[in-house]
Amino acid sequence: MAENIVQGLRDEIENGIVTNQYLPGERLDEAQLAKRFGVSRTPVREALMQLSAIGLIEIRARRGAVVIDPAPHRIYEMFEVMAELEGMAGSLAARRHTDTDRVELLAAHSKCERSADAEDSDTYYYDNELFHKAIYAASHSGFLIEQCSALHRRLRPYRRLQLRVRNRMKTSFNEHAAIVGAILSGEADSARTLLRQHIAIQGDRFSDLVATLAQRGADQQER
Amino acid sequence: MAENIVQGLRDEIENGIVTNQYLPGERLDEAQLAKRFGVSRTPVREALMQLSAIGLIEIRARRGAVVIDPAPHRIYEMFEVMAELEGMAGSLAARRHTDTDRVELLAAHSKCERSADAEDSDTYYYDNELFHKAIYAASHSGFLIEQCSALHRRLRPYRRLQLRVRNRMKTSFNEHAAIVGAILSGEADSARTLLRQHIAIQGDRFSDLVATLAQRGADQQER
DNA sequence: GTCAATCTTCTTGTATACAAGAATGAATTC
DNA sequence: GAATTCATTCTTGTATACAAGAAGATTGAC
Repeated sequence: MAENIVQGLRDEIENGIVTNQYLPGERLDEAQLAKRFGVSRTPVREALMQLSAIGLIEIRARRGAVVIDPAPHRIYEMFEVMAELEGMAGSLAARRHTDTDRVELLAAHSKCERSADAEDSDTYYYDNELFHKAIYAASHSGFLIEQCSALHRRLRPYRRLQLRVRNRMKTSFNEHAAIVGAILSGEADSARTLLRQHIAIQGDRFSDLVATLAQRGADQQER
Repeated sequence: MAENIVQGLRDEIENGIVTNQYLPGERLDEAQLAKRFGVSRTPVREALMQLSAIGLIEIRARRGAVVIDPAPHRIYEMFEVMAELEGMAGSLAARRHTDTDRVELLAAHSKCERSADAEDSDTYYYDNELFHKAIYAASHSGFLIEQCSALHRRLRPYRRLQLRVRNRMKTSFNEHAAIVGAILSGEADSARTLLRQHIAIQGDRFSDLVATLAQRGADQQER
């Protein structure tokens, strides 16, 4: 939490939210957070406002900040948009990638292969992130890179859930292989479609997961 | 500037920026703004941070806030992304629009027709905004609506420049007509393509404009 | 006993005071 | 005369104090 206190606080609290340390619906008390991190309320407030801008918390006037509990369909919508943006990035990458981009993309792809083979979902999760970042970078659209990165980050907690699903890692890696092929051979439309599906699937999986949990919840209620 | 001081300040300063009252590169002094609006530095700081989050200004550590002067190619990139997102909205709207959506869309379209006929570019500018909002709404994707609205807002100052171009209003209206047709007849792909082009053209026009201005600048230099 | 109203307390919103770093200008030295 | 360094000043970043509104508890009335 060195250089910039506000940034540090923001990351810290954001982390707490995505790791469910602060639960959805929970109220975030400024004074409490300030005491906890050994700073005054001022930087805490600023950090909270930033989180509010990102959409992780909601600040209601004079009633404090609460952790947002996004409705499942909202998360699904976010995956839909992500799919579209990633498709766009893939399409641009196919047309614009340089030699450096190719090297980076292949390197990230190899890393994914290793972690997928090792069935190491934590490492795969990280390498997968690098892979997608490499595609963003190859699009050579600064604004698109920013938008994709922001959304990617925001969906992080939900994506993480999914690698636990059986065989998802291997399937994901195979999809990556097709995507790499399309991009490096300059097939823009194909790259777009493949990437769009690659992401959209995650939204579907998320919905399945929610449906399952909801069913379980209903079962519990019945007893 | 009633209810929420920070919100009011944000809007006020944002307005100042998009109307070139504060010029790109200009430094925004907290104390000065506080004095000007008759409040303390605290809410001014918070407003500035929000503007920074939107991307209108840049806050450099201990060196204050300056109005961002986005490079033309960055604005072009923003139009590219906007084109993609609007295309997506159009595609969803074609598949999901309700009777209410149809009524709203046609109403907005008629308004555009009237202001285009009247060659009233200020009114057209506003009606055009309603038209696009109607499409967003018809997509029935809350997150997409948010994203589109945010980007639309951010591109507002650059869009405004373009209606001055000869015949742009009439051309724009004709494009709208085709878009409405595609959406209401449920042709998702067509709606996507038409909308994408409709927006992309604005990016192109912007580039043309920049090129012209740059050329003029160069001519001035020569003298 | 329950409901409503008022008062108290707690939390947020704003102002101000204080600290620390960056920029600018002046002075000294080469 | 120019450049570099040091000091002063100005601005941002943080803390704290104060004000205002909301939530909750207590008391009184029905």
